[in-house]
Amino acid sequence: MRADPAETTRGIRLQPLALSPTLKDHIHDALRTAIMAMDIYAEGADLRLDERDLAAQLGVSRTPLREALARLQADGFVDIVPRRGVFVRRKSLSEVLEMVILWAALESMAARLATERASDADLRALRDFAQRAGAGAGLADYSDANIAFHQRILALSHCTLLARTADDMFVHMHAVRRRAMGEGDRLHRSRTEHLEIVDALQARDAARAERLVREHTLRLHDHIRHSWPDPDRQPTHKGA
Amino acid sequence: MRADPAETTRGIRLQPLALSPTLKDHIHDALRTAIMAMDIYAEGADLRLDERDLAAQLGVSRTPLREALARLQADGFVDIVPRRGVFVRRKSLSEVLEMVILWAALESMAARLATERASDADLRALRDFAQRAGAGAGLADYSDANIAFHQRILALSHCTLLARTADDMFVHMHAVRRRAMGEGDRLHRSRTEHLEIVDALQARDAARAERLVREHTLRLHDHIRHSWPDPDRQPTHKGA
DNA sequence: GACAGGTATCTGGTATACCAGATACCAAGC
DNA sequence: GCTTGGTATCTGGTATACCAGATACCTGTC
Repeated sequence: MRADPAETTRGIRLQPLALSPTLKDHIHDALRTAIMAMDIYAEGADLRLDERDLAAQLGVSRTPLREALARLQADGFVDIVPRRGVFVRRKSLSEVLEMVILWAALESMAARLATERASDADLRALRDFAQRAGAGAGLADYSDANIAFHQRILALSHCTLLARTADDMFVHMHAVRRRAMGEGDRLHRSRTEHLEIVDALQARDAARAERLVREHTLRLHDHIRHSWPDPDRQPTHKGA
Repeated sequence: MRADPAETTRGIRLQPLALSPTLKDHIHDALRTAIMAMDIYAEGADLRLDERDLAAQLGVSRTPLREALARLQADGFVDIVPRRGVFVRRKSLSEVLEMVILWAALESMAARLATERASDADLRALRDFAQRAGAGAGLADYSDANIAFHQRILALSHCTLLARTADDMFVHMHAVRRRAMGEGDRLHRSRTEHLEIVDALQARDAARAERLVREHTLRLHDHIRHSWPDPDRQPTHKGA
């Protein structure tokens, strides 16, 4: 047992600077961000990612890049086809709908937990947030605020696994939202429903909170199903 | 546009034999299986995995092995610490409890969907299965049959994302069950509750099915919380 | 004898070279 | 002119070599 260095040092005290030193992680983040920024649903979008090209752009070798790509594949962002290429994966309508169902499952449970675990102060803050939201107007603003509201509920469940699982899914939704969400009508109703959810949470009514969250999210499910632009276009790697 | 090869071939018709040719996938499976077989909660268990050693054992180079390890890290099975080593990750009590909560969230939603989507024949088969279960006696048999029952419900939701997410979690639970599950008492009550769940599904009662599944799974949650052997042992890589 | 500093060595991180399957193009034969 | 087989080339898959941080051990000094 060695004495802790901090105890033997006299006049200076430093943080352990825990930035991830591995390229793999940085590359993973960079690629995920880049993919989210791509308009992968555009007509002639090239979904192809060239390993050597990416490595050259990032200034790294292929090895850490490939580990990042492997992780993106596990995350469901890309398909890696041996001797064919790496392709950004487009979500089909059914996949998006399933994500929303997953979302509803996670968040309705989170709402249930939040009625037991969230503090009164947290719920008041949530109410404030829900009332302020939507003031920004723009669609992107609305979408961001909307997701932020739901993430707050997830956080109030104090179940990090629920929140993390939902976060992974929100990232996927982000790429889709410009394609699937677009009605201004939903904005106002959404805000009303958010406030009703907060009502249920503050009333500590687990069953009602769960139900309202579920119904709210499943309404998005139906909305997407009906407004999905090009029905049943299941993208492949080929071309058509 | 080239004609489909199958149309031009006359007398013979072959399956496209789609076995994954990549070592990475095989290694990933092999390691996951090996980790699940390990008794990672034993006292002096060496959680250390040596890349070079594993590569030698598997007869492959480090490169595909590392990609598999990166994926296992993303899956939450191992921690990779730069210049320190790869360590099998032990789940803490709170992590296990959160997994059970996630499970409850997923499966209660699945039950709800199943009341709408499952066929009568499927539900009859599920009832048969629930009635046969437990006959095998052994704890491992019970645990396997128990998980199989729940996986069937997930499958009946016809939401593959729900089922897949739950599957990932069941794999983690597998490593834990010998440590957390062990009461024979729960066996009989469990079987009764399973049959009640099937009742609700066959009655197409979404609310009741959802509630029964949730309560059933959260009972396991409480059971684990109370029977967890060594409270609050948060394993680290060091030693203690 | 206890401790600081040096150093051998072990580990994962990265870069590079080479391999093999898959395509697409092209030319020879029908 | 169409088909068919060969082949150049592109792509990811794999193996290997080397790099740098982290440990643990050893040794010289106080």
